[in-house]
Amino acid sequence: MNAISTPCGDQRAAPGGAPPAAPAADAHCSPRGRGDGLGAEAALALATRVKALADPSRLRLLSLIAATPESETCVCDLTEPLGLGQPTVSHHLRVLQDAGFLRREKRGVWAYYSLVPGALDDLVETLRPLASRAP
Amino acid sequence: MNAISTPCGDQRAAPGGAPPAAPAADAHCSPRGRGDGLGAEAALALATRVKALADPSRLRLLSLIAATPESETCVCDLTEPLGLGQPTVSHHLRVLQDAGFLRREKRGVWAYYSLVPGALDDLVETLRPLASRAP
DNA sequence: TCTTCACATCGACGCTTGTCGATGTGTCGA
DNA sequence: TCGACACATCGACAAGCGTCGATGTGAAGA
Repeated sequence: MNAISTPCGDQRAAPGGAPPAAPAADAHCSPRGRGDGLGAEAALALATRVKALADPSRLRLLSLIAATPESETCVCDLTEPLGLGQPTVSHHLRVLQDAGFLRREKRGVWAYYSLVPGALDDLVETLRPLASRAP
Repeated sequence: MNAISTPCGDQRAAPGGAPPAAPAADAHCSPRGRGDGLGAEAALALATRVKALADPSRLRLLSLIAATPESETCVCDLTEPLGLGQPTVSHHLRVLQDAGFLRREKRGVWAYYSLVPGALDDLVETLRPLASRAP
């Protein structure tokens, strides 16, 4: 609905002609366009997973669960060190579970949360190609 | 201001006594408390950096810049493939710059953004200890 | 059967964030 | 000196998100 036209969409008519030390000297706004990098869908999917980690409470939750001997913890062990209410902790655990980082197992009255083994490593490997791929 | 008391703060008086196959059988709510895992400040600092990546537009920006031969791009090359307005792209670039992922260099009229070499790798290495440290 | 407990879900509230149009700033050619 | 251009900043708006208290759900002991 808002397809505004970018200033570089037309022929380049900048005052400088071409920037002094541009990488591609005479092809400043090279029309390589879309196709490089992440697509819109891939970026959205990746951002959804990253967003699940973009909260200090959730990072601490993962850290607390990872620090447990068997890497599994019940909810009542997590509310106190975080200083948050039980509904809030339950909400964060659900976000992490929906993002694929945690697994829930109900035993009796308690619910045990444990790390999904390769989930965080998988995210890290997806993120790494964004680092500089310079020669 | 809201230090609510968690249910496990007192002596355990649950119906099951101890869960069937709990990791620590008789020390369910072991008072190891705070000290493990990330501290509140470390979690906040890490979440701030992760939050800068938790947006599809910013992930695509990083991807586009990384895909450039010299890993540096001017703003006018980024608005069109993202389909966003110039102020919005400028805002996202600033967020990535403030988080330490991008560097800005002004040459003439143009502003060139380039990846900060070890920034993303550093984040990845900070994130990795959260993965399962099981033996 | 009734009570108690651990946990999930539901609304609600306030703050943050992504996006936009409008405008300001600095540079360069005419 | 003036105009055109690239980019940054500002103010505003809607949507999303984190947090809470209140309530629902299922399991286990009395």
